[in-house]
Amino acid sequence: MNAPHFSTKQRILDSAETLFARHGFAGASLRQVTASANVNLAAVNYHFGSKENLVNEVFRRRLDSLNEERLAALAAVMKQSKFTLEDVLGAFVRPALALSMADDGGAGFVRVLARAFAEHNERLRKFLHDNYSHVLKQFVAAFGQALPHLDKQELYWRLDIVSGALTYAMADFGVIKRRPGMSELQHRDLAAEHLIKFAAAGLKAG
Amino acid sequence: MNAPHFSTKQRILDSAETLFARHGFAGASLRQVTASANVNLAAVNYHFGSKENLVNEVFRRRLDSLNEERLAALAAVMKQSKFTLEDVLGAFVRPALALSMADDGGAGFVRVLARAFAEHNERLRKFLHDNYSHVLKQFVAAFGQALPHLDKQELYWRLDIVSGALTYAMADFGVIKRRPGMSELQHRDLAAEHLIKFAAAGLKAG
DNA sequence: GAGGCGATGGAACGAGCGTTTGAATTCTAG
DNA sequence: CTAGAATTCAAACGCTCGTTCCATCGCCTC
Repeated sequence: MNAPHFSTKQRILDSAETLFARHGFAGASLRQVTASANVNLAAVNYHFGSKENLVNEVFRRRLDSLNEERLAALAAVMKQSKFTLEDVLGAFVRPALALSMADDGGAGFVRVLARAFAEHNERLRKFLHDNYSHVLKQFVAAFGQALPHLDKQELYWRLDIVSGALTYAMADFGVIKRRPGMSELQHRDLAAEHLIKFAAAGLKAG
Repeated sequence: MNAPHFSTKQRILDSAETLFARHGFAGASLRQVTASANVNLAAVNYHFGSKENLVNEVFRRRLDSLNEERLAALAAVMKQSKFTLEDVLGAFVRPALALSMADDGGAGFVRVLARAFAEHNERLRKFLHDNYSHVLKQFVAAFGQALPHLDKQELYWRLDIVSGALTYAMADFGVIKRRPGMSELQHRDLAAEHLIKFAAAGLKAG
């Protein structure tokens, strides 16, 4: 199904991402993946070693760039002498929502991510923690500066809630129907706007 | 593993709930379920017809009582001549979080629910919509009364965000670690308190 | 053109899956 | 106590799963 001029590895990753999003890690078989990628079944084990490792690589490919973008956006924000809570929130939220709007399959990946959270998969959690906890740490520090009246424990609680709302929004769990005549992209932009406003108010709550 | 004095049907439902929560619908096999329930493999197809139908029954058992509780709580709130946003939020959130704290397996069920959302399962969504949309409708009306300055579209957006944060909190996706010496129940109570405060601020945001 | 090598191909492996079967057992009503 | 229904049981069905094997291909280097 995929254009044949991309490498076997890439086509496997693309198809895996799509099918994992649609049917879950257990629900999507390597036979489905390789068929959709127009690739031999054995190619997965040849290039990735195992299905489990394929799952990890699907994550790594997207998360590396996402977190680079987030850190770059955060660095830009913090270079200013004065920055607002909304600035920090934007640096955290916008790259994520941009990914969920990307037309290169990023939208599918976001659902994979949401699924991974829902699955409470310990192996995957460790993978995420090992590879990306430094990003979270920097944002916690930035949020702490923007919300100096909150103690650390309280801040953690609220950031956890923000993450939940963001994950939910990214994965398009919601029941809100897109207005006729509004593009998918406008819809998502609106979602980002609402989410940031909502989260800012919640974070500032007395 | 379950006490043998409950009916076969009940023990299957209990075990299925736990294992679906842990491994997903595709990931948990009927052999695992029946082994954990100390029941013969064929009992599932005898009592439920199929694995798919077992999934539905796992949902029905919990959601019927949850939504009854929510509606009762909402009715109690709206009987007052004056009720606050926090009251309505409480009627929506507390029964859900109580379920997620229940020591009868409700906690497991909440994860099953979160998983179902993440799986974007159309069959299941239809099932949920068909059986429980009237509950949502009543809450939308109540929130509308408590937030008269919000237009309907804006209200929908914000309630969607609340649902996301609630789902996330219920399923205990978060990374917040329970403080040593704090019981699971206290931890969840704290989560409910934080969530309601956060959501109220977000809903009221100018 | 020959040799080497990474990549691909088809076929098969054992294991586990959901479901079905039909006999054995337990329960229940007369 | 007994006949019949309801339930439980062990075993097997056909199928799909992830993985492995080895032959084959395409391409680069000598």
